[in-house]
Amino acid sequence: MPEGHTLHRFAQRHGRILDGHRVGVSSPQGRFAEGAARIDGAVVERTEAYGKHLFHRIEDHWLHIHLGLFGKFRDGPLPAPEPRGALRLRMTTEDHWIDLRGPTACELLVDDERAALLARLGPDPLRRDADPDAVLARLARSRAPIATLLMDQSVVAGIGNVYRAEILFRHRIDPYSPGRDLDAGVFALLWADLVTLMRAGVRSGRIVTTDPADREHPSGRVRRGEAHYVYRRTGLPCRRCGTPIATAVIAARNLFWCPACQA
DNA sequence: ATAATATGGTGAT
DNA sequence: TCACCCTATTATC
Repeated sequence: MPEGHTLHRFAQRHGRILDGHRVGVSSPQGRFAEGAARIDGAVVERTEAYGKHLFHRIEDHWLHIHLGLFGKFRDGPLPAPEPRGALRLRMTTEDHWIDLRGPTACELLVDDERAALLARLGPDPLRRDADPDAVLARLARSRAPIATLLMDQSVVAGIGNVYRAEILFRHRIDPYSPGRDLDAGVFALLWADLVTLMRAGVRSGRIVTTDPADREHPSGRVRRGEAHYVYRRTGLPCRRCGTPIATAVIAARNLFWCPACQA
């Protein structure tokens, strides 16, 4: 489920496995064969995520991975399973393997290319250096719907469809309201909330946005179907007011909201 | 067995 | 706004 929290989680996990280690790199599927050969046998210096992008510093290169909608990672202790099907990338250390399938991007970048990519990204709520004022400045300059702006990676990096829908609900914001109409005080609360929710996502590996009081089972593990307020709940009663959750397709993405709470 | 679906992004129109 | 790329999982026949 690749939103920003997923990539930061992988950065932590893969950094533990790879950083400081010599890696065997291959592309059984062949689509990354050339790049894999270039870094095969080199030492991974460090691993980091920025928004939904994952980077490994390897000698003079950056291995850049973007999962897109379909990309999947798996890892485990050696021995690695026999490669099957479309396996884009396999990395192995002396004791672990990591497999990557179906990514939108798996490529080697040089410093300038990485810098150009990062320059297209807005602040990432999961990074300490993130500047929320820069986000507010972008919002304040735009008439586009706030729902569209929050998913624009050049405005905020790392938010996906789930966090977008849920954060708008939690702050009772009409998804169609123009970005520039968002109150600065409301935005400050929204940002702080995003940081909290996304950090929890990195820790748990899942997106949970409901407060315990709004769940049928307020204590213990969050059950399936209780993790969200509006995402994929079309027609179901709003957890707060009972109004059926609405849905629309905006820019080819599903949007979910409560028409009463978010009026 | 086949179809539908999905949390993303790009580039053309 | 659309067409397109990528794959795994779930639903349906």
